[in-house]
Amino acid sequence: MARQTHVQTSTTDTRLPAYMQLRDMLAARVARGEWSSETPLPSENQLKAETGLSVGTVRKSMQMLVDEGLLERRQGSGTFLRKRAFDATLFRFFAVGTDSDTIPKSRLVARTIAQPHAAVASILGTTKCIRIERLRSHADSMLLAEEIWLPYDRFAGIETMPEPEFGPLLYPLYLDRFGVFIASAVDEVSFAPAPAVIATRLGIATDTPAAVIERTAFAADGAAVEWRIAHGPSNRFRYRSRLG
Amino acid sequence: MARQTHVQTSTTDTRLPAYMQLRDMLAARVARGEWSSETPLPSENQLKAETGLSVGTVRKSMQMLVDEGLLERRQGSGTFLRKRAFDATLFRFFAVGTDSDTIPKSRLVARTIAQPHAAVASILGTTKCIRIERLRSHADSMLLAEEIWLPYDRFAGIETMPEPEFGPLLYPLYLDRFGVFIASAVDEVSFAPAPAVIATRLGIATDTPAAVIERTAFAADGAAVEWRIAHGPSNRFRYRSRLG
DNA sequence: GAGTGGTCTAGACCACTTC
DNA sequence: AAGTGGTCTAGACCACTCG
Repeated sequence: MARQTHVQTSTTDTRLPAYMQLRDMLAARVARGEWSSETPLPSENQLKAETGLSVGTVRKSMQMLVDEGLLERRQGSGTFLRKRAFDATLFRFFAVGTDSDTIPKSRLVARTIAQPHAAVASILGTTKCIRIERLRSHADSMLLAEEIWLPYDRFAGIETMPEPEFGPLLYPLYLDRFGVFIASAVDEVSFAPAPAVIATRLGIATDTPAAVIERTAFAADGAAVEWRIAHGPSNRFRYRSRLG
Repeated sequence: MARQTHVQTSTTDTRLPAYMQLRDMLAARVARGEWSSETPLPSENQLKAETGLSVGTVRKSMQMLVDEGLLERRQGSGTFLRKRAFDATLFRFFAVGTDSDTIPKSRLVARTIAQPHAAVASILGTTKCIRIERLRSHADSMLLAEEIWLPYDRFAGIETMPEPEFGPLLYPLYLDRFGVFIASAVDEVSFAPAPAVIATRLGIATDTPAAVIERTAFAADGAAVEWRIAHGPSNRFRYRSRLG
């Protein structure tokens, strides 16, 4: 059928259903930065014309991306990127007390090109990585000392970007500058004595138990694209998670 | 339209879209125990005939319940209840070490009808509650001491059920015996000294820091139907969570 | 072979937003 | 008024399961 020749993109697709091919194509174009969060994506009718598919099939593709949190549809006006929500979604924790939605301040401490431990290298699928250290605070109290590992091939250049260009959140930066959309993540929370360096940074006594969050974050295609470990003082620690 | 008169159920529905009305009706019939996990639900064509809706609309209703984790569709054979997966989904934590999918053993310690604190009463929307204490262990080591609060009107009788009828998991029991399907939950993980009673049960020193999980669980209609607080020794604690 | 869900079409009418 | 997404229809053909 003529369908695939329209929908197909250079790197993707095999004998997947049309709506999946279209989903992938749209996700790729989003990642490529083709639309900002204010310019609407092509309408259903435009995509129908572009792809030769029917409206229902086009709808299904777009709805998938809505369900994944990438897009947002507004009746009467169009379909848009969704900058806001997905970082709120992935940053809906570290509520100090009951207060939840305030974003902690970030300060970069170090950025180097380095080789991670075997376990991390295996998760990210490479030994050439960028290592970022970062401190997060809220209302003058230290919340978290983070160590972040990124595969060099996806994030080359982030190690020399001027600090002011980093916002308080990394995931929007990943998308804007590197076309990497974080679609999901797995967190593991545990408690362990903090190593000396980290205890110092957090302003707590060495070997005081600290909260530990290990996170692996995944791109839309399922590839692990970030690993981080964060330590925080256990007394002000609160991790919130929605299940189901 | 004739549509609503077919779809409508005694307690539900107003001017919602037909597919939502049908979703609610199916969810209600599932909760009422109308089908086991081996008998298929009515097929798309049967529901089309029953409701007077078109296949596409019926599909949409069923797909919603699949997305919510209640149903499972098998091409060629039918649509079925999904006992298995949702408790695995909600019990994907407390992995000791890297081992994740083993279910801890449960022992009931106490069950009473009682009045919860104001905060819990407000969450559950009632002051007449059932309080359950429960200990969970794995491979001879204590994992968790739980205190569970349930609204009496939904769970009347659970306080006198013979212990053997409780499995290691409560959520399947809620569904089987009380028609309450846990659709989602919010967990909060923190870290605090354990109260004396709990420290004793866990076999740790009083005032030793312990991991604390507070959970509010919600039925499919969004009502909070369970609140629990669990304490565990912090050294063997590991909480895993999938985001996005 | 009959029945199931999976994909897809080519429309329709509606509610809403924007100009 | 024109364009958008939201709902819904009445079909089609396919892949799969089961007896």
